[in-house]
Amino acid sequence: MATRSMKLPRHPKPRTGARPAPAQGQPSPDTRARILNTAFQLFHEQGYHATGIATILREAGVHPGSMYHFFPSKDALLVGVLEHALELLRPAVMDPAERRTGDPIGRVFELLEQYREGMHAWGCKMGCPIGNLALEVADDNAVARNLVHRNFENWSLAVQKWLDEAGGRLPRGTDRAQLSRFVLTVMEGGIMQARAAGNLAPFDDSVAQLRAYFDALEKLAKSEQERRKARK
Amino acid sequence: MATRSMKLPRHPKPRTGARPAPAQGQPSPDTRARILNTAFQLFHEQGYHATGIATILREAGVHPGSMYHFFPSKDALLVGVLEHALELLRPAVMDPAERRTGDPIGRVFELLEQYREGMHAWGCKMGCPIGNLALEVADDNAVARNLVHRNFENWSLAVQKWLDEAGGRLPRGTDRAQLSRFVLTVMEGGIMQARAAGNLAPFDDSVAQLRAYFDALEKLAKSEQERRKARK
DNA sequence: CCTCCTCTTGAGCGATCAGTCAACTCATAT
DNA sequence: ATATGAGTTGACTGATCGCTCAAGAGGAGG
Repeated sequence: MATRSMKLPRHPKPRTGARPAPAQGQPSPDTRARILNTAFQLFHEQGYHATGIATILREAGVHPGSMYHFFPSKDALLVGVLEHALELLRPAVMDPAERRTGDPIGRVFELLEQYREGMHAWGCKMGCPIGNLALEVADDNAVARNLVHRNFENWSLAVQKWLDEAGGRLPRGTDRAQLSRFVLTVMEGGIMQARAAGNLAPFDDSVAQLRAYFDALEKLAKSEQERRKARK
Repeated sequence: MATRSMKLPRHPKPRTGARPAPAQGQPSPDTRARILNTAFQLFHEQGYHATGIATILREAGVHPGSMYHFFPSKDALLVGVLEHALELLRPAVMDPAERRTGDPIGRVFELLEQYREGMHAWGCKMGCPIGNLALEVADDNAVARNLVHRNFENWSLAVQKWLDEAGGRLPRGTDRAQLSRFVLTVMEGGIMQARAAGNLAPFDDSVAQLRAYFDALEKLAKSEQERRKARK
């Protein structure tokens, strides 16, 4: 039973003000990407709930209907942003850290140094875009929560790969997956405290402790190896 | 030049619906506390921006004018909540951990265990109320940011006191202030990942790594002491 | 009794919120 | 040439946002 005649024109006025026709209706192929980039940036700067759709639209130069064509809701936009972040993670975060040094354990701390530089550049504001969303939306959007989780997983998986490459420099039996997650823990916890403090000291302190932990692990691995050598 | 006659009655109607006079106008001395408790809980459950004033008022059974009598703005309410949290921290968090064990280093891990139990009870939701606010409001409310910072400081200061009590069990020259902040780092980072994962594994992993670090430190301190003893 | 003063009441404000929709453009397919 | 459908336009909606304020309640001090 189709409800015909339900829809009647809501804009019966033909067009009162003549307008210079600013390139109407032509699809710009990067609209979706522009929305995604703008939303990602604004969510990072202001948080999810504090960012209104109107702001995203203004900054991206997009009209509401256009955005809702690609993302049927604000939550869907959030999901899109997190998927976008998932794709961005390797080229924008892990690859630069790898380019800094070939030393596998060195890469872990270059990665942290990268975040430090980001924090410094923004005056200890904003922090980690994924971490922020983790705490803000994890409870009420299951899909988004899972995507945050996958972002974290990919992050620590990349770190784990470096740890695996470090081979004998870590003690035998080291749970490298657990250790890689621990690196993420230290990064996020350090950034949180640095934001609250308004300076990088808590972050630097956290990294220093992690460094001490790694030094202890490497030392332990060394003495392990020497003991093995001596037994021969 | 006083603008007299500016104000005219906005509610000229005397009272249309007779109502059973539910104790009107009488000041209940705990109104402020009720607002604070309700707001603290709602900010914890939903976040700051996601919580509307109307919800706080409804849950606390308070009228807007009453709330704005004590807190002139939502931001001021946030500041009040964070001051409230500052007072709550010792009796509600640190004291219970101290009651669990007398062992100073054991207390550190009992504290973490407490947070673990909280997370478990809430199904890995909500997380740390202060940590959540740290990431959500640190950038745009300087007073709130500083109060978050002071909450963190008090937390790690209490941990530091325990570490100081541990005395010789930690290596000489250990930066106990830095180490205490590192414990907070691990707690917050672990909780963040547990929320994203929807289970406690990442938190447990983080604590396990911290435990390994402490074990290494204690072992180092022991060998230090034995070396000193042998030199005698 | 009256005057303060703190606190409460609750309708109401303008602004903004996320979201809607009929009309439109235009490249492509037929 | 016509039809199709993806993408765009922008005025619009109802709900909710944080917040206001004149009026009143009731205790304290005179």
